[in-house]
Amino acid sequence: MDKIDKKIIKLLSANARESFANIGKSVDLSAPAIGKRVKQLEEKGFILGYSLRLNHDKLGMTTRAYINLKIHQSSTLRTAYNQIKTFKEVQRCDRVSGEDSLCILAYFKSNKDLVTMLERISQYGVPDTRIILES
Amino acid sequence: MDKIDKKIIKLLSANARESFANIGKSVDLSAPAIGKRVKQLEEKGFILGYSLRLNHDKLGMTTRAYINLKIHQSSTLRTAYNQIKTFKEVQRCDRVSGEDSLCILAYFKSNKDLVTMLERISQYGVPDTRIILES
DNA sequence: TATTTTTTTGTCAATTTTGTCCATTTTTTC
DNA sequence: GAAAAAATGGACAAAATTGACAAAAAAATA
Repeated sequence: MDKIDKKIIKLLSANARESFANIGKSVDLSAPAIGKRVKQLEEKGFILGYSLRLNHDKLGMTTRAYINLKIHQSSTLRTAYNQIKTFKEVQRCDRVSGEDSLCILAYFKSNKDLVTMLERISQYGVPDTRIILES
Repeated sequence: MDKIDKKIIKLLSANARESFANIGKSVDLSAPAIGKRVKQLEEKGFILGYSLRLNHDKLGMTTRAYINLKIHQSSTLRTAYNQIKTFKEVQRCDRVSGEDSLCILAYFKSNKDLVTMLERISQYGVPDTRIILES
């Protein structure tokens, strides 16, 4: 993990489909050298994968919300965490310090779907919802 | 935006470097057909870009936190939002409904850097911090 | 409704670009 | 200065892109 690897990660973060040859020009290395470094970054687990930045509004996911969940009984936290992570609307689900035990970020087609989700997770605890107005 | 486009987005979300030929096999189309569809998805703004999934722990960003910010005066919200979005540690910064006006997700090398950030944003409002324990 | 016209979307073949392998050379490291 | 690690350049394979054209879908016309 040297300076060049960091630069490669930065460039790939900006555009994960950038060619190794182009990245090479930026860091003054050949394409095969970049290929090998990227492979190593994958093998060593720095790079977990490649994904898309999407316009969720255009895709019809117009309701976005943070939901903090104060778990009823700490014994169910693990179950709640594992379950909620699998919901398709959930983008992130983090165990956090403080009174609220889980912080969930989820995207929905409509407020109706948000309500459905709130009802589903209420079995685990008390949700506190923040609608995202602008990102 | 038909069924095939949705499938393409799903496949590219899982692996943004998947070849068009392989995607084509999954949806029963030729590589050029996929290429054209992807280009359109970009041009029409559904796909905003391609990025990396990283192991931030391995990259030395071991402190992660959600910071809710209750802005002092609503007149400074816009400024705060625009400024905070530019901080390099900030992964997300969303305007949200409710008492807290901003919800920030940020990654840091250490707790010290988190504190530095908290001090910086205190000029705009009162921060309420939730440390991420597990993702 | 039937039929033309237009537009969109696809395929195929050819070309260009990109990725990867290998032998060799260069650079690091101890 | 020897051993190990990393880069290069050329050769080849794989992938992306282009252009010409055909088929299908949508729109317009009679």
